[in-house]
Amino acid sequence: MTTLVWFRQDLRVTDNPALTAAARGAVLPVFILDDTLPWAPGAASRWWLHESLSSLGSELSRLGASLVLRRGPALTVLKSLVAEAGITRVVWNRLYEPAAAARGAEVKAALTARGIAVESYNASCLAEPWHLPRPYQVFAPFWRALQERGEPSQPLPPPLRLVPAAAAARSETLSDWKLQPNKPDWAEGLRATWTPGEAGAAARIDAFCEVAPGYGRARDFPGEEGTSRLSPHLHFGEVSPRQVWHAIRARVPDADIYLRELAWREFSIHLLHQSPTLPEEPLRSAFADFPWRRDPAQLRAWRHGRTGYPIVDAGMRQLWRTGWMHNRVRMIVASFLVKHLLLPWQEGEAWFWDTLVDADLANNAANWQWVAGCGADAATYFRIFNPVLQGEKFDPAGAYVRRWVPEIARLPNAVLHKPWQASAASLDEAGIRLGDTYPRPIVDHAAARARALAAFNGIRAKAA
DNA sequence: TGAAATGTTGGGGCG
DNA sequence: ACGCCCCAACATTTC
Repeated sequence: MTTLVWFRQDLRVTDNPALTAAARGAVLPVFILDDTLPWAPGAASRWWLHESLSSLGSELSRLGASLVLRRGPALTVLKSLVAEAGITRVVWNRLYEPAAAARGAEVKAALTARGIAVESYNASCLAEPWHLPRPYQVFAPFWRALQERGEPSQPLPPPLRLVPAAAAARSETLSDWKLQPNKPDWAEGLRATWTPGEAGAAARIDAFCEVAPGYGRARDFPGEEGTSRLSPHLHFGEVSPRQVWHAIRARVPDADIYLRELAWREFSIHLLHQSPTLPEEPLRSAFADFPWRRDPAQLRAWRHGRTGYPIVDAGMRQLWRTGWMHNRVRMIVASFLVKHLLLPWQEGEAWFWDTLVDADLANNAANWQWVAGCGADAATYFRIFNPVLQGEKFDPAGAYVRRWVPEIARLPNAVLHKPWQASAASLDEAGIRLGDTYPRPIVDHAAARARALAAFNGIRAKAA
């Protein structure tokens, strides 16, 4: 019997339940690129996907099977592969995004009707949505319910070897998919920052375990290497959450602060599962006709890190260059877009979707809604980050801003986060001409704050 | 996983 | 010595 393993967002051989279930007999591993689904991967994700598939292909070859690559709607592709290779059984690990889950259900029904054995597994949740007693809109009880299930089970070992399918199946080549940029090749910063693939993910866990005891403090300082940076590896399933959970538990004392963050990831997955329109519509309907502004010039300034607020610009440039942004700074730039600029959170969501290597539909949507105040357990509307104070508090020595906004690096710490308050002499000495070599603030903080409070007050009046 | 405004307290300078 | 004021420093309230 030959089993087709449909790889999706589980690009690993260790702790892969579908692969393990298939590995008792002959295996045909397949990845299908389906750009007909909504929210097709953005540019940064496509770069990562290329690298990750390349890595998975090597891993599978090493074990004795070769990865088949195909494009098209999953069901169409799977039907033809089943016919081509004499497949009698198809297995995969489940996804929870609305379109992907619907695709899985469609495939399951159609293949079952043709007499094919079909099985799906959980590979990317600590608890699948239907494992908890009820749906949650608030994180605290969600986290409690998750903990009450006890420790997750132990990860599965990788298969020792794989028996390849007797009948070969045609594969497309990765380079034909053109997932990577060429003209221009903007991926230099990504290559310099990341090692996509299962081995890279394992190395990242090892590196994080070294610094994880300091996580509770260090995670808030973007100039330090205090966070795990596991998000893209988790998104593509190069590592499973339970592998991370057990690695941290075994090696880090007092790991709960970090494990809680894994639970936030899970919380978002559950929210999207409950509310399929989460990426498009505000969860709280009072926000349906919120008076968002339209301002292409300011949106462009935000995207490219030219707002005149150093901590915001640093974050946006780190994102553009490396495909990733420190979480503390994500909150600052998101708050700035939504509150200071009053631009729709969907605009920020779309930009992050295209530029983040860890772009994940559930996490991206849930977190943007959280910042905008229209989501689950959302930040209250009057919580408006002051980009100057946030910079001074979390980047006091200026390491982060100086790295990503080099044109103001020579400013003294006292004004680094507010160049417009620097004296003429001090600007001169630092080689800065405000409005020329570095922008003046595109909005005044106090005025923008007052405007946001007024706009968000309208929501409160409506909800009451 | 805020910030700003407002209120309170207590030490110290000063007449 | 005493009352008065100033104002950090901290606490509370409000947005």
